Amino acid sequence: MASPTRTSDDLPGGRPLIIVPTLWAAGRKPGELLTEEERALLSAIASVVRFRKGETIYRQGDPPIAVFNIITGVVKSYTSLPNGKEHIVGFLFQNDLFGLAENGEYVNSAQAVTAVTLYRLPVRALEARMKRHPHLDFQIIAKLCHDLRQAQRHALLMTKHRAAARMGLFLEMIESHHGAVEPSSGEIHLPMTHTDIASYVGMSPEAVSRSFRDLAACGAIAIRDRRHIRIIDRALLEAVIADANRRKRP
Amino acid sequence: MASPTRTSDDLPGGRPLIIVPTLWAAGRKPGELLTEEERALLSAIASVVRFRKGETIYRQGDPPIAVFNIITGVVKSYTSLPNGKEHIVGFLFQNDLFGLAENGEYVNSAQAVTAVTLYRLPVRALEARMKRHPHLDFQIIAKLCHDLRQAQRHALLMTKHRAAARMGLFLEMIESHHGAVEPSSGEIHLPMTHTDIASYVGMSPEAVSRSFRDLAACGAIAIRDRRHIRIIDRALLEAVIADANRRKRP
DNA sequence: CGAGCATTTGACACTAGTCAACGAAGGTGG
DNA sequence: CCACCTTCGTTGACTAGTGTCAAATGCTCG
Repeated sequence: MASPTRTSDDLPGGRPLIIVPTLWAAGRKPGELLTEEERALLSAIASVVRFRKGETIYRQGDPPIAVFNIITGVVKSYTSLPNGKEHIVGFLFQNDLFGLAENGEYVNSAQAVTAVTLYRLPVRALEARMKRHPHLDFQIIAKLCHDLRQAQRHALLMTKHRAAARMGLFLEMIESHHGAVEPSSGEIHLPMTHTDIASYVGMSPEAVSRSFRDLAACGAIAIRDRRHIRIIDRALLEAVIADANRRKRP
Repeated sequence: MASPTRTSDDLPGGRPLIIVPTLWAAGRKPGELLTEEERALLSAIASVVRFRKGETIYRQGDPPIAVFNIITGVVKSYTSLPNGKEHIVGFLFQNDLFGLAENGEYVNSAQAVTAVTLYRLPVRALEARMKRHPHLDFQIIAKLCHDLRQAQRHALLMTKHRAAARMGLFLEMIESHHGAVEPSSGEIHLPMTHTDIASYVGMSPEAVSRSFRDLAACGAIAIRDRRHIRIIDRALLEAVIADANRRKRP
């Protein structure tokens, strides 16, 4: 009998995966993907680098020299379209790992949204280390698995036709990321510009602006400031996201 | 000094990754992610299962018993929204691996689009095998990496505001997957229904229909039949995708 | 051959993109 | 510390393009 074969090609949003659930039970604290031992292994090859707000960390097409891990700050990952426009693929926060390479080049560009401090892990050294310590792979798989889910949620967000619904989902995505939400106040912090948000959710900046205004007007959220928002009526927000209020009658 | 730490949480479309480029050089034929030895390892635990068109392979929320690898046929992966509607996350073709689990459940449902034949890999046995043969992880990582890219392209597709542009990108995505395109005729085969396509690209079935008609009318594609399409003028198709022809004058 | 679903077409409403202009904010340099 | 300037954000008016609804047709499978 033939045995399973895989090609390097696949199609729209395939989603494989595996093991992670079981492995997670293997004595790891939630919120910590690496054990002390594993972290020690990595710290030996890591250096700390800093970028100012707006600085480019690497550019799509560059040779993939290193992988990065965010200590503090926010990074955006984007692709430049032939149009000249850019599409933001994702925002990266504290503890996120980034620097995906394919076919010997970075597949996206990365730029600092705020001032950032990063661990820089040279790919060569990292590969060597991982060959000697294969269990590190499990963490990479878990990370990839999570990122894949995020990308799928991103696509799901885009199916919402109402601008307010997209913004609602966007807010929930940001909120679900600890570190982006102030634990005390319950406020959601949006370090990126509205233009960046627009690029991420696939709308015009104007629509982003109007959506925030409308969500505030209907009492779903409260806007303290350009980048501090709080969800007031979560049920209402869910209703908006669900495209519930389709027709309003006079 | 502190060493790199990672949490299990991340945010919108983070994209990590690593090693793959270098490892690919390690004596593998393109199109074959697994070596003979590795395939032998997996075949021992695999069984062959079949599903008819329309049958559900697993449902979102089910305990993840097994991972699947497609021998023949096409599968769609979808999530059921509170609306009752379903959003198709991706289509899976020959040699694709699927069955992603998170937190002890399948994250999506899977259904046969055509009659399918699959390898069924029980998760328990697979985990055991991978613990003993860690190099199998590299293949999983490569696969995940690819799927992540696909999901990102899916999100990119959604940023196109013109229906025809989305369909054009969709066609190219399908085309780029060998197995979906007949090598001889150059025709693209679309095994899924237009309604499924609509669910994937985030439009109404009516819009899908109109887009195909318009693309054919302007000479970019030729439609032989509901599910056989051929790209005639690729440059024109690219122009449509690029949102180039914004204003047409009389 | 018939029932049910998928697809197509038409008519209409409505939302978001676009353009344009104003106002606000953050950063720079004096 | 202040003034300037560039970028970002907001608002209004207008239009184009889809979603939605409804109905006719075609296809598939039993």
